[in-house]
Amino acid sequence: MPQTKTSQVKNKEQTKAKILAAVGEVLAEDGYQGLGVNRIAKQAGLAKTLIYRYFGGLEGLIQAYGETDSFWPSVDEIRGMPEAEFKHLPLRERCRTIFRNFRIALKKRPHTVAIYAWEMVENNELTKGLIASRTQSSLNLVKEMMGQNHVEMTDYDHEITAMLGAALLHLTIRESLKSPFAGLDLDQQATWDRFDGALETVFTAIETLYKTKQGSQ
Amino acid sequence: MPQTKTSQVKNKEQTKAKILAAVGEVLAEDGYQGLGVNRIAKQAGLAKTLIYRYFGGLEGLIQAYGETDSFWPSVDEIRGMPEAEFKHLPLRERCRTIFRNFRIALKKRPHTVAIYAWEMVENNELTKGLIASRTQSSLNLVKEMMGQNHVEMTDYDHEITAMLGAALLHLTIRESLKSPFAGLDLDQQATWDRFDGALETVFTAIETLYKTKQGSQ
DNA sequence: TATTTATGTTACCAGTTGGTTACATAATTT
DNA sequence: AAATTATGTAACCAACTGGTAACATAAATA
Repeated sequence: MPQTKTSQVKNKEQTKAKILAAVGEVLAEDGYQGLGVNRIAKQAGLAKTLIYRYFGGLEGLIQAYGETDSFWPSVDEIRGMPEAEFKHLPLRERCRTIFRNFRIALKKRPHTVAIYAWEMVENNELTKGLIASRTQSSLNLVKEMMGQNHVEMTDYDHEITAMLGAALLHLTIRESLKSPFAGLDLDQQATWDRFDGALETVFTAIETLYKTKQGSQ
Repeated sequence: MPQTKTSQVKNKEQTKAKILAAVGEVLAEDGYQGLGVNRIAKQAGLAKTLIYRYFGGLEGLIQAYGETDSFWPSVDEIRGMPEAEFKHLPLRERCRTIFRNFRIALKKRPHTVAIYAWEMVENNELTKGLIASRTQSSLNLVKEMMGQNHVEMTDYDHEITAMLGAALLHLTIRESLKSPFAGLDLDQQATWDRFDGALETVFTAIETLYKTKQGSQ
């Protein structure tokens, strides 16, 4: 007697959604290392054949996953307040707000952090695609931080924010691994409060320098 | 007729050295993903059995590799000049020097960058051991940067340097992957010159703030 | 020189990977 | 109701992984 499965439901869209959801679950559990057809199919409780049939393989699946919304935090979420209110904050406060909210957004999205980590260590067609599709949005974030008609404070505004953004990303990834950095315990909220203090100090210093330069002109 | 190898030389220490060297070669070629007994043995041109016999397995091998000197850059190399000369530089210049030399040192050591990248994405017994064995040396680096009898400029000196260090590491790893960051091309020397300018700006601003505070006391 | 020990190789093991083919069954159409 | 199509499963493939056991041979010792 061949296998008689009890009430096997068939629904294409629902199955595709299950597979996409499984990608997120695997990322959250095992990180990008778990991203294989076998592991994902197992997580979804489906046969891996469906990944090839519906997405053309692992590559197509990851690409489709990267395009799902609610994956990357929106600019609104990062801003955390109405635009009208935000744009009147001094640069210092805008930066601090964005950095703080970005970190909170990532804490809610372990799968997103896993993707960031993945992009750190592999440069294949998959990660290239993911990076490219996010570059514009990250540039928008910088623009948001600087303000629309942004008056440069230094000649290196973009580099300074890029460096601090890189630092934030780096520290967030290490936090997700529960591994320390430079002797600092990233699991402690106090540590992050001190990073916030450091940011405030840096931007205050830059503002002061800017005013000094302006005054002497 | 069974295999008759022509002149098989046998020398334990030399063989161990070959295996350790192979680890570095694999790291430079394939990154940490290549760190498997099969791949390493193939690279060394030896049987993987020897890894188990001489190092007790992959874990012991990596641990032994991490303890080889000439792997991590020395404090002298990072300082790049006699200590007597270095210690009289202003904080701003000390930091810039260390950041620049650290990056140069990493460019010469692709295997070290691969290890850093590995530590970014996995937290197993291997990477934990590697991180722990380097923590002290990284703290020494910060001390070197700050100077012996270091007068704090801000309440957040350690956090600021840690963040900028994280940024440097992050950008260096991405450079090694030839993947962009925030729209910046890390392959261009000009980009790194601008990062240097950004660093100078930040530290100059902090120094200025510091003097202002001192003056008003 | 004969024997023992240390060193290196080959062959195999079970488990996992990405990927394909053959098949079963639910849903839809005729 | 019968035939067809869409959807899901199971079984298999070759290639790889970490790990071990059996064997060969060079080097050291008796």
